[in-house]
Amino acid sequence: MSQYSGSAADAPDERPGPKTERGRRTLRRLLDAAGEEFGARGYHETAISNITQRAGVGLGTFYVYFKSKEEVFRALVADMGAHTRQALRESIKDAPNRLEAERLGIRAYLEFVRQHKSLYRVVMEAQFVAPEAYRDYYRVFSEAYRQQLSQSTARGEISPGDDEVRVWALMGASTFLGLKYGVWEDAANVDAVSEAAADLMINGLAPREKKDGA
Amino acid sequence: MSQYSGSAADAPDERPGPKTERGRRTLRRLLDAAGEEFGARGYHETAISNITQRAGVGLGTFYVYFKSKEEVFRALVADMGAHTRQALRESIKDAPNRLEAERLGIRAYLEFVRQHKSLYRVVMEAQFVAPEAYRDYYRVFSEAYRQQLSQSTARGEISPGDDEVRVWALMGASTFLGLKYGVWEDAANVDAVSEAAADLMINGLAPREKKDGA
Amino acid sequence: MSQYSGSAADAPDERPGPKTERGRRTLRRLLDAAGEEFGARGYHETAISNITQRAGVGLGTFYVYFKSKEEVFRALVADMGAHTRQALRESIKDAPNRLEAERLGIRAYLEFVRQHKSLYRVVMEAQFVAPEAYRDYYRVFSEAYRQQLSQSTARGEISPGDDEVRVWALMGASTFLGLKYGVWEDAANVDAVSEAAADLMINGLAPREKKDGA
Amino acid sequence: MSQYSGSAADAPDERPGPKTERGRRTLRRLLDAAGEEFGARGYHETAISNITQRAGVGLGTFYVYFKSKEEVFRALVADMGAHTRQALRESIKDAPNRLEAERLGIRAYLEFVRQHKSLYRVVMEAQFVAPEAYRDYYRVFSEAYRQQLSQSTARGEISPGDDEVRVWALMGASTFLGLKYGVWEDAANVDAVSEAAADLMINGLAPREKKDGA
DNA sequence: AATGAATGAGCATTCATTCAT
DNA sequence: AATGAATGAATGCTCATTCAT
Repeated sequence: MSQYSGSAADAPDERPGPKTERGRRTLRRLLDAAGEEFGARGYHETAISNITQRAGVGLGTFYVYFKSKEEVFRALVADMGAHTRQALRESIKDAPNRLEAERLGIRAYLEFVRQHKSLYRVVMEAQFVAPEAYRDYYRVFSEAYRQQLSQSTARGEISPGDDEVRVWALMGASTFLGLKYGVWEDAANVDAVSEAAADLMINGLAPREKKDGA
Repeated sequence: MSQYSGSAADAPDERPGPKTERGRRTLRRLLDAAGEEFGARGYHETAISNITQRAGVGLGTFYVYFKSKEEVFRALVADMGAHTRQALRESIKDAPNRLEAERLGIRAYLEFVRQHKSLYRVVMEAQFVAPEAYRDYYRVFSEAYRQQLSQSTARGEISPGDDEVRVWALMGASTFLGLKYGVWEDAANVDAVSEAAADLMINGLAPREKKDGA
Repeated sequence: MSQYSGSAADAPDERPGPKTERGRRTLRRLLDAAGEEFGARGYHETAISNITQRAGVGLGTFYVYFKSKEEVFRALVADMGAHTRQALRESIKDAPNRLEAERLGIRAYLEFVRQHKSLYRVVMEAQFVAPEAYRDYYRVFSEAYRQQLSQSTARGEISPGDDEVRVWALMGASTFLGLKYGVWEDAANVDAVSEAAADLMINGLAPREKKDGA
Repeated sequence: MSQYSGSAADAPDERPGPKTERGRRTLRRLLDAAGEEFGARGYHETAISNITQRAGVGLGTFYVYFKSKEEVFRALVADMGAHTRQALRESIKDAPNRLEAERLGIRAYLEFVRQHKSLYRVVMEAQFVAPEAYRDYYRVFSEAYRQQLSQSTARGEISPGDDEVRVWALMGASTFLGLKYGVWEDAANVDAVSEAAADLMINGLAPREKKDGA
C-alpha cells in the first residue's frame, strides 16, 4: 500500500528502509494510519500523536521512520500517484482505440477514487501542504496522458488539438467528477456518470447530426 | 472588492456593519489584506497579525470586524463567488447561442482567474478550511450553469445529456485550466488556451468529418 | 440602591457625582447592571461591555462614571456593606436583650442574603478581587458587632469571653448559613434554619440540664 | 503533598499517572508550584508560565500533566480537602467525647490553616473558579461532620438540634477564624483563640449559672 | 527498534482602557 | 454627556520535534 512497501513505486527511494520484518510492519502501520488520519481530518487537524496512536506505536517511533510530518504526507501523495497511474494503465490496456480508452479511463478513475477516498483527499490537500508534490502528481500524470493523446492524434483516432490544454481540461473534469461523485456523494451510479462524462469528452456539447447514428 | 462593500453581494449579510465612514474603510482594508495574505501564504501560514499589519491597523481591530480567522476566510470565499458569477454573467450576456457562450465563458473565466490569483487560491483552499463554503461556491455556480445548459438543450442548441454531470465536468475543466494557465503559469496566450479548451468542450475528442468544415 | 444614590452610604464620597438628572439615571443603571452581571457571572467573566449592554448605554459611557472595572466593584461592595448594616440595625432595634437580638439578627441576615443573592456573591468575591474592600466590609461590621457584644457582656446579658474571637466566629457561622441556605439552596424554611442557628449560638452544643427549662 | 503522590487521597484518580520516577517528580513539582503560585497571587493573576518557571520545567510540560489551568486548580482543592480531613481525623481520634473533640478539632484546624495558608486561599477561591470543587470540599466535610454530631447526639453527649444547620454554622465559624487568625494575622495565640472559639461553640453566648462552675 | 517525557515557538483570541467626535 | 472604533498587552494552549533510556 505504499512506495515504501515497494509495490508500485515509480520514483527511487533514498531511504534504506527497515531491515527487520518487525520494522517493515511498523512502517506499514504508520503509513496506513497516516493515510487514514490525514484523509479523515485533514493535514492540519491531524497530530502526529493521532497517527501513532492509530498505528499503535509510541510517539517517538514516528521519527524513526519519517523525518517530519510533511515527509509522510509527501510519501502518501507519491504513493497515491503511483497507484492511480497503475490503475489507469490497467484499465485501458485492452482498449481498442483512444475513445474507448477514455471511456474506460474515466470509469476506472471514478471507481478508484471511490475506493480510495481518504487518500484522494490527501492528494487534493497536497496543493496547499506540499505544492511540489501536487504538481508532480499531475505533471507525471499529464505527461503520460499527453503522450497517449499525441499518438492517438497521429493515428487519426482523435481530432487534432492542443494536447497540453486538452490533457489538463480532461484531468480537471475527472477530478471534479471524482470529487462530487466519488468523495462527496459516493454515487451508486458510477456507470451512468462515467458514461455521460465520456460522452461529453468524446463528442462535446455540440448537437449532432441525426442522420448516421451517434 | 467585497460583499461588505456591497457591490456584488448575492447573499444577505447578517452583520450590522460599521456605521461610520472610517469603520467602512477599516473593514475594506482588512478584507483586502486578508485576501492578499491568505492568497500568498495560505490559510495556515497566515497569522492574524500578518493581516492587520498589512492593513495597517492594530491587532485587536481585526476582532472588531470579524469573529474569527475562519470568518474572514469565509467572507472572502463568498465574496469571490459573487464576483466570479458576476464576471461570467457579464461575459456571456451578448452570446448569440450556448456554444458561443461556452467559448466566451471559458475565456472570461481564465481572464478572471489571472486577475484574481490570490482570491482564487483562497477559494481552492476553502475545500480544507471551510468545506461548506467551498461546496456552496460550486453549488450555487453549478445550479445557474445547469439551468443554462438545460435551456439550451431544450432549444436544441446543444446535444442532450446528463446536465448535472456535464456541469461538473465543465467546471472541473475550467478550474484546472485556471489553475495551470491562470495561477501557475500566468500564460500570455489566454486566447489560444481558451480556444483549445472551448473546442474540446464543444466538439469533444472525436475526429470530425472533413467534408463540411469544423 | 447605591451609595452614589446617597441613600444608605456610611463613607464619604469623593466623586462629585452627576449634575444632571439624566446623568444620575445613567449612573444608577450602570451600577445596577454591574451588580447583576458581577453577581451572575463573577468578576472575571464579566466584561465591561456586558455591563454597558445590560445598562443600555455605550461602552465609553462606563468610563465617564468609573475609573476602572475594579472601581465599580468596590463601590458595589461598599454599598452592600452599608445596606447590610442598615438592615441588621433595623432588625434588632426592638430586641429586648442581646440573645434576642442574635436571634433576630441571624434571621434578618438570612433574609437579607436571600433578597440580595447577586450582591452577596459580589461581596464574597471581593476577597480575591479587592481584598481591602472585603476586609473593610467585615472590619466595619465586626467593630459594631463587637461593641454590642461588649456592652451586653458588661450588662451581664451574655457570658464573658473573647469578643473579638466570638464576633468572627459568629460572622463566619452566619456567612456560611447565608451561603448554603440563602444562595445555594434558597431554603423556604428560613425560620427553622435561623432558629436552629440561634440556638447553637446562644446555648452551644453542650447538653442542657432538663430540670428548669431551656 | 498531593493526591497524586497517593498519601491521603480519598477520591480515585482517573489519570494513569506518570510511569517513570522522573515523571512522578515532575508532577509533584508542578503541583507544589501551582499551589504556591495560586495561593500567593490568586488564580487569575497566575499564569501557567509562573507555575512552570517556579517548578523549573518548560511551559509545555505543564500540559503533559494537566489538561488545563482549571484542572490543576481542582486537583489542588481536592488534595487540600483530603489533607484537611486527614488532619482533623487524627486530631480528634483520642478525644474522650464530642465536646472535647470540638475543642481539639478547632485547634487542629487553625493550626492546619496556618501551616497551609497558600492552599487554604486556593480552597476559598475555588468558590469562584471551580464552584463544584468548592461545594464538594464542604459537602464531603459536612457529611462526615454531621455523622459525628448525630452519633454524639444519640449518645447524649450534645444537645439535640438540627445537625445540618449546626454543621454549617460550625464550619463557617472555623473558616472565618481560620481566615482571620490563620491567614490574615498569623496569630501566635492559636491556643487562646481556639479556646475562646470552642467555648462559644460548646456553651453558647448565654450567661451560665454560677453555682456549679463553668 | 521503540518509547514517552520534555520543550518552547507560535498563535488565536480577549478585553480593559483611551480618545476623537 | 455619550459613544464606539481602535488598540496591544497578555495568556492559555497546541504540537512538531528531540533525546535519553
